Amino acid sequence: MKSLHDMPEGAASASVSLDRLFELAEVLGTLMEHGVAERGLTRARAGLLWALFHDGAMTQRALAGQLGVTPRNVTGLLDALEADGLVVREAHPTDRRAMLVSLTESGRTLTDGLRRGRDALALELFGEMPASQLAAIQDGLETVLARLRAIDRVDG
Amino acid sequence: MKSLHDMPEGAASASVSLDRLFELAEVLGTLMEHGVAERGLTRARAGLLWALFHDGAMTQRALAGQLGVTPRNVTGLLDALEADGLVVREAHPTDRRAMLVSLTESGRTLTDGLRRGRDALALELFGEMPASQLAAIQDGLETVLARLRAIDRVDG
DNA sequence: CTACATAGTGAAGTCACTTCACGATATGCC
DNA sequence: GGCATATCGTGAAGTGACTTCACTATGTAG
Repeated sequence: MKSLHDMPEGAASASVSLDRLFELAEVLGTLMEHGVAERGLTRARAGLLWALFHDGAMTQRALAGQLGVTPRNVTGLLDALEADGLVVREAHPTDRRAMLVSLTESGRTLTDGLRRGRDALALELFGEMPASQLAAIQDGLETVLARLRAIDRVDG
Repeated sequence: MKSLHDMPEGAASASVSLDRLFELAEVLGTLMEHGVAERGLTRARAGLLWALFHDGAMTQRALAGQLGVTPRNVTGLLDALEADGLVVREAHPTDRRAMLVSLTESGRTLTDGLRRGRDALALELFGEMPASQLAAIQDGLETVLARLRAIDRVDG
């Protein structure tokens, strides 16, 4: 008799892989949440800092676009980050409606720490691994990611 | 000159892999959220249904443990699911303090649909892929997951 | 039978998010 | 210049997922 709901062999294997993927996503998310919480941040706030860290000063509208959330939400996140002194809102040089948001010194220090933490995690996960296996993983992830994005574009 | 913050070659490769992993986790999460929303559910509520689907009727306390949330939270999720007729709370046969939660017919139909959707996604992501590549991916995921869990147990 | 642990829930609060309405400014057009 | 219209940020109000704390009802061990 067959296990896993009587599906053909390949389908069962695919299902298992997807399960691993979900599990991985969850554990990874939790881990990141904890790491970020240790520095007094939440995921959403850290995401905003990360965007500024990578792409530099930006308008709130641009941040909203980058993060895929409403401008109103960005306002709220910034209120908290600014109160913590991690971020500053300055007048936009040419558009008086807009605010230019940038990291403070303290915000830059924090995001630098985040980057170091992420790099350390990358090494723990992928370090000391045969190059061939790393390549296979990278290739596999790339393939799956491509298919995933294809689905998103079709019915997302 | 070196790219990616002057890190050694292996570290940079590891970093890229981790980035892919995060990206994959995010896209996968969003996709699942949408799929679940189409059936009138949220992620948390779907997670609860999924637990019941897999492990059968359970006490609220047990559900809280399974989901890794507080019992109070389960109460709230169940209030919503019960209002939607997807779940029933019955008196526990031997413990009069406890509630036995189980799927209704409608709840079972819904979770069945979720399972089919998941299986379909698994096929879209991993179907029509050379067996060797699938095996490599599975192996890679397993390895990374093991390392991730090791970290979780140490400093989580 | 008393002491203590456990199951569920009300009350209150936090955080991420949304929509809608509004004031302030920019911009295109005549 | 002047007016319509789009855009930038924010107040108000609401939802969903969480939490902690306090409390009632019940089980259980000594």
